[in-house]
Amino acid sequence: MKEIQLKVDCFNLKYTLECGQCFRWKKEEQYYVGVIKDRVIKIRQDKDMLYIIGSNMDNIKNVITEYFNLDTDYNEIEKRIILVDENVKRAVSNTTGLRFLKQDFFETIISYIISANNNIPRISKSVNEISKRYGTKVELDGEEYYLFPTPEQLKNVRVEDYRQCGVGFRDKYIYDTVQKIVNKEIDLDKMYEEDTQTLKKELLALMGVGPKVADCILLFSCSRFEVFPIDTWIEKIMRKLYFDNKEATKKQIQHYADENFKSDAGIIQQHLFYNIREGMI
DNA sequence: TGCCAGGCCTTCC
DNA sequence: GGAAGGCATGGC
Repeated sequence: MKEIQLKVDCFNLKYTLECGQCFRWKKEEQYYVGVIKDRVIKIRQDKDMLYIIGSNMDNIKNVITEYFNLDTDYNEIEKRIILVDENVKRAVSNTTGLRFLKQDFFETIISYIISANNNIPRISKSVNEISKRYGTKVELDGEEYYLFPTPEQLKNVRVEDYRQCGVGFRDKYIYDTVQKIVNKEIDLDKMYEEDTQTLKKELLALMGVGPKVADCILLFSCSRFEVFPIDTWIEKIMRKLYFDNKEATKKQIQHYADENFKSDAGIIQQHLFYNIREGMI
């Protein structure tokens, strides 16, 4: 099968797929392999070119462009945010080209419910297990892959079935959210179009979704770059960089980010997150 | 063994 | 409105 090529600017595939925003991409030799919408994708980067193979090649440029947010000018964004301060400049320079994906809304909600008080390898394991058990099978090069299930596919899945997928105490939260969707108590398509404050409020109404999880969903699925998720890593690095290593509440950290990082807070957050986890800062 | 992981819920004040 | 305790599970 023939690869298609896409020219990119200010784009780093590794940073984008390994920064912790997504849980199902796997590195296989030179390719990253994952699932977008209805298809398996193999993608690699060489300098400013992306090379892509899909199990379904229809409309593939548009699918890739939307998912990887290629129409947004990150050059412009990064040029702006390195002016914020020296810490931000250093972090962003280390991981230039890190982009925010537009991941499936439902998958992102469930994935980040699972993320609470959990670690990334185990989150991946659980999300993959749910996909394998309940998602649609897709094939590429004789290998089997699974789409993340739709709410309808999860309609009859029980709390204890989720527990079997390794999600622990979050089983009932997933069940509750799926039921709210299939019973049409909430409408994800409608929510996705709401303004950020309204959308966040509606996300917070879901079981297992608190401020941090809601912010991650807003960033990694909805492209709302002004939110600033505060987890244990970000708490640590923010205290170190901006509070002289002294104690600081999440509220104080949030306030600092809102005041100083403004509408770019989410982008700055993700660079800081990658940098501290990799020991780059 | 005890602590931690992309926190949240419940209870209590 | 905020503080404290509990929570599944695996890796270190």
